[in-house]
Amino acid sequence: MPELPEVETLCRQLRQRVPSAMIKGTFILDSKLGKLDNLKGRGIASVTRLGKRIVLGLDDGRSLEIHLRMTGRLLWQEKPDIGEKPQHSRFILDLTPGRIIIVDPRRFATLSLVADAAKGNAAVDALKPGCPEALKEKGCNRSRSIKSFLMDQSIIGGIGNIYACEILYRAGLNPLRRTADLTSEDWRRVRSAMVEVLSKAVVCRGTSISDWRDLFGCKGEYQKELRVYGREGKKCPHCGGIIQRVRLLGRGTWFCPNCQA
DNA sequence: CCCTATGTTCCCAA
DNA sequence: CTTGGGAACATAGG
Repeated sequence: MPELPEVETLCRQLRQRVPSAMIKGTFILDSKLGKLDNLKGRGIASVTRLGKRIVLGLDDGRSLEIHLRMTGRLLWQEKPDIGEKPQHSRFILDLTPGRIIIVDPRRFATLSLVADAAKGNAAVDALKPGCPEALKEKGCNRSRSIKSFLMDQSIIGGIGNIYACEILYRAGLNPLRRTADLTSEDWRRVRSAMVEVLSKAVVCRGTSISDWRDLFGCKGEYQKELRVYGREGKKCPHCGGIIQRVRLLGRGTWFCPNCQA
């Protein structure tokens, strides 16, 4: 479920609870997550977002990286004895001020302890994608679709299926357009739609279309702003045309054939 | 039973 | 080498 705005929301909320916290213990409830070194007594020094990953920096230089994949959630419990752990709890990080639980029905989420802080990540963050010409340069010799370009985490970090659809709607571009064919003006619109959609979605604390909840169990608000995602057969809010759905890269892809040429 | 699902990775064919 | 399709991972919901 989580794309950049959802992960960013979790990171911001973690930052208001977790700094100067000490790890009391870690409990892996699902062996699929693998094993973890003993982290008891380690402090949390920082919380950063790397694309869709949450990076908890420890006071010994190592980092605990969480990727929530499709259905992973983080839940904060201030007083663990009050909140019983919910169904599908997979991991508990017990801290001095409270605890963080990874809840994940589909069990795709991953957890890893990494030694090197800044690992080689060539991708730009989708909230700070650089200038339009820099994006154009990355796409100009490719025959791939603009949607797959936007969702390629090795090029741009953070965009998933919902926001890719919404960004392309607002940029007025058909998801199947080849990146090599895009003009400078097209790239300018892609860049500006990307930043506008994602920063608005961060302010809205994500899209609660099904089960996304923030660190404290609250829904986001961006589902009210969706123009095309999940709206097959409905009217385009701009031209009144009928929104179409196609399948691209194995994912549902919604767009307005009239507005997105 | 069918289909769908906010992610990633792997294999395969064009 | 590039690209997209499909399956896989595992579970819930329509």
